[in-house]
Amino acid sequence: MERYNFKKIEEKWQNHWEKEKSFSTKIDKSKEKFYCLEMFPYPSGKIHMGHVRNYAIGDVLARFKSLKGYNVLHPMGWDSFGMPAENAARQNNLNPKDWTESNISNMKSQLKKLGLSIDWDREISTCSSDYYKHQQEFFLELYDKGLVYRKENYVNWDPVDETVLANEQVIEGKGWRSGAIVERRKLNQWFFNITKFSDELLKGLDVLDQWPNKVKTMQKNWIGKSYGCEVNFKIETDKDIDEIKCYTTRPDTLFGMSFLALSVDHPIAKFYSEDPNFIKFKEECSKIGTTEESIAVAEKLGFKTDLLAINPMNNKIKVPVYFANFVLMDYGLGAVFGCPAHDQRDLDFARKYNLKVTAVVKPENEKDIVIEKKAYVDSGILFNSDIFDGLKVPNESIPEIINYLEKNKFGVRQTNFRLKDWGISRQRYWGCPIPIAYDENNNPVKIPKELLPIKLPEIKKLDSTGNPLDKMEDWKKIKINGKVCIKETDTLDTFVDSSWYFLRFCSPNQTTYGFDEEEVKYWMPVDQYIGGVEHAILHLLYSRFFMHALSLDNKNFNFKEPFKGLFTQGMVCHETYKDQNNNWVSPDELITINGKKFLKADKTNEVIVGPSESMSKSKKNTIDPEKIIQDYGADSVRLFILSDSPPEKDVQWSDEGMNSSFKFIQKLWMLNQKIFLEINADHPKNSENKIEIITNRFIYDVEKNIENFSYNKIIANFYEFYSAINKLINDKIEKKSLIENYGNSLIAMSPVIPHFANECLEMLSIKGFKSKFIWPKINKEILKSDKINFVVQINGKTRGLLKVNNGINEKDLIGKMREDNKINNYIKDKEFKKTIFIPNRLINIII
RNA sequence: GGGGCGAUGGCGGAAUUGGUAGACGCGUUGGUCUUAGGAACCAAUAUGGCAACAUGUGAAGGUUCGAGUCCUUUUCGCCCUACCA
Repeated sequence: MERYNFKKIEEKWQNHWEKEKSFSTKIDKSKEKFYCLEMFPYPSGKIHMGHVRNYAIGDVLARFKSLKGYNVLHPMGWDSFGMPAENAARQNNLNPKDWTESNISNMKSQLKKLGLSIDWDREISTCSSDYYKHQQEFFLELYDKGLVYRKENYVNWDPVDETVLANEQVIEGKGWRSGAIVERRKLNQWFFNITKFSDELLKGLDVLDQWPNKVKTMQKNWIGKSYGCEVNFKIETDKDIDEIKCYTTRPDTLFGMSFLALSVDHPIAKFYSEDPNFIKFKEECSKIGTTEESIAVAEKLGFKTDLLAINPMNNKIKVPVYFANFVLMDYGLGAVFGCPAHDQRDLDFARKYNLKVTAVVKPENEKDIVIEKKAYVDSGILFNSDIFDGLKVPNESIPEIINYLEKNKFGVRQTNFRLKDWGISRQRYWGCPIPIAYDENNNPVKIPKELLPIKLPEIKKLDSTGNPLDKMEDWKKIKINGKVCIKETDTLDTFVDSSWYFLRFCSPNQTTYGFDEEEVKYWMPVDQYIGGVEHAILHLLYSRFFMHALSLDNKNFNFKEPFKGLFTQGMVCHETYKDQNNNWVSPDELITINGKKFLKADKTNEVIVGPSESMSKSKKNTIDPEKIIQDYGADSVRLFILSDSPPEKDVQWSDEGMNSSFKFIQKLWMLNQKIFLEINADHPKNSENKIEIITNRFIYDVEKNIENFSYNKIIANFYEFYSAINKLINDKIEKKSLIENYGNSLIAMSPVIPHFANECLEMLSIKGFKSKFIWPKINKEILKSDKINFVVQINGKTRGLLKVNNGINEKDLIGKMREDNKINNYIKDKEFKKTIFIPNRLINIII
């Protein structure tokens, strides 16, 4: 028998799919649509195992839905703007465009080798002006809707590279590349007004019943809605300060207030800007902010002012006002009142500066409460609070006190969000230019639509420092309404690119607008979105925001949730290895001798095997998919990457596992050969329907498991099916039944191992197998005709199994029990006190 | 500090959602074939025991005819987030 030549066969089918455009899609209103989308990759150069897993999961679903008769949209594109291109270009002296394009072409050919059912006619790349032209139009559209504005904001500034760094590029207060100490600098930045939709983005989550709760919770926390009130504190001072407003969720603890604390960036700080002690304090605060992120709880520090704040609940109580390092300017109002007894931070602060600690909440049924090192934050009863004593905390106390504050004009009810507006300016070259220019007075002017796209200027090589666009004097000039203006040199955050790409896939060639309304109406929303959990917050939230923004005042575009179903897959892990000198070692450099791992170069040096961790270049525990596909074939890789763990959990890569998947394909091939011998033998009809039972069971299980994302169980189904058929094949199965059932089971396998299944199906079609592209219907009657393993328990202990007919009743079953010697031994001569009978499953007899 | 998830053989993991605990794979052991095998095939594989049987899902209680699954308490681990007032 011939071995399965995966190279030849996989290439054959990949060429076939490409030539036939098997996966190209168009609107077909006679069919239900299914939009299956995996997060598009950043073209870093090569695909990695995470991609393989992500796209294998998506491909199984896309192929399955297509077999189920859906009109499936399954596109792919490139998230091709971003810093890695710029960095690579600087390092290797090339231009980001060439680098990116060559990576795309390489990765595209790698993806094709995986045999994905992708409509490549819809391929898009965000760095192409065909794409970002529309993004610039969207920017202007949002600008007109009042959702874009400019304000001064702090950024992480790397003084050596003369560039702005993202938070994750600041490592221990230093620039990740230059190592220079990062400064806080104020720059004018563009913002999207995402907070306008805070409430809607929060409420929208409730509708998303096909999203993991984990992700919804993360978004909820990120939006961070809180209910409280603004409290006005009158200030006693000789300075020109009347009052300070604080935001609080616990106005009911006002009677326990012992200080008021301000952020160093609070407007009041201007009265102290000359005070050398304040300047020193402010410097110290900023040091802690950037250099000691790793320390979980920085020490609470304060700078005492000469101000006194008057407690609105009792104007005889006057408390000191501090600037404090733990108060943030960009949350609430940048000012808080401190109630040490009932807030841990306030307590720490009070203990440090010897401030009064007055408890105003005590546990129910207690007379008093003593506060030492731990603040009391639980529910209880209000006391020491004048007329409010005895109220239940928090359900009665908070509304009552807010009412009182509002009535007396001491404050107003207020909800607050943690969510901040989305800063979209990036001081970089490799991104979408912002379609704004500045006139002679430096006022921003929209660049008219006719002048779009504002293309990135061609560039030979990048300087090592600064924003190249800023230095391109010719490019910067633009004539708007006859006047020369200077273009914005910031580019857009790449999260903007990925906030609408799923719309673009619906009509990738539309030139007049970012998408075609009809196409979007048909295809959107994405029915199943699949990707890593690392995008749980930002990318998904920004995309949701973008849909809200486009929907605003737009009758023709009115859906707000882009992703109906979301699935977040786990990571691919691998053992880590280190040599004797504690350097990471790649699995390629190892050789296994007697189960121990040695360096290939030096077989006397055993390496230290570390824990399995997610594959990363820095730990050198990556496996190159291209090589694996070359050695084992795409079907084997797909089979393995789906087999070991549920897709939402991490999976361990192992050579042994990969090898066994490869061997399994070979075994299936051998089985295929055997089956063809049986078909040719043309056996006569046989009354048993074992093959029908096995096949129907198999198809039923696979279908159920695909729909529940239990892909690892599908692979188990494959193995079970294989051994069942492999045994059964000796029973001389009738030709027609064999062709029919084997063909159907191949279809059920095809989403996972498409090349193999299609090859076998093609061979089978010569023998007369017809239905090629339809998911087989399950015959439920046949499933019912299968015998059932009935569990027999005596006094709750399992004492045996009876193979009985489906639907057997209690009386007949007890009869069967008496026929079984072993079981009968337990029940003969005994009186049944109680019988629990679960049809088709279990009987429990209490004696 | 806050939030979320989890704990099942030597390992990855199943368990129809309260009904045979350990599917399927890896590994291990034994066997067959082979010049040989790290190939292929067959068989065994939770623990103790020759067996009948007993025990067993991080720990301790509870509900139930019946608990990996539900409840209470507790320990440990992972992930996210972080001075959010």
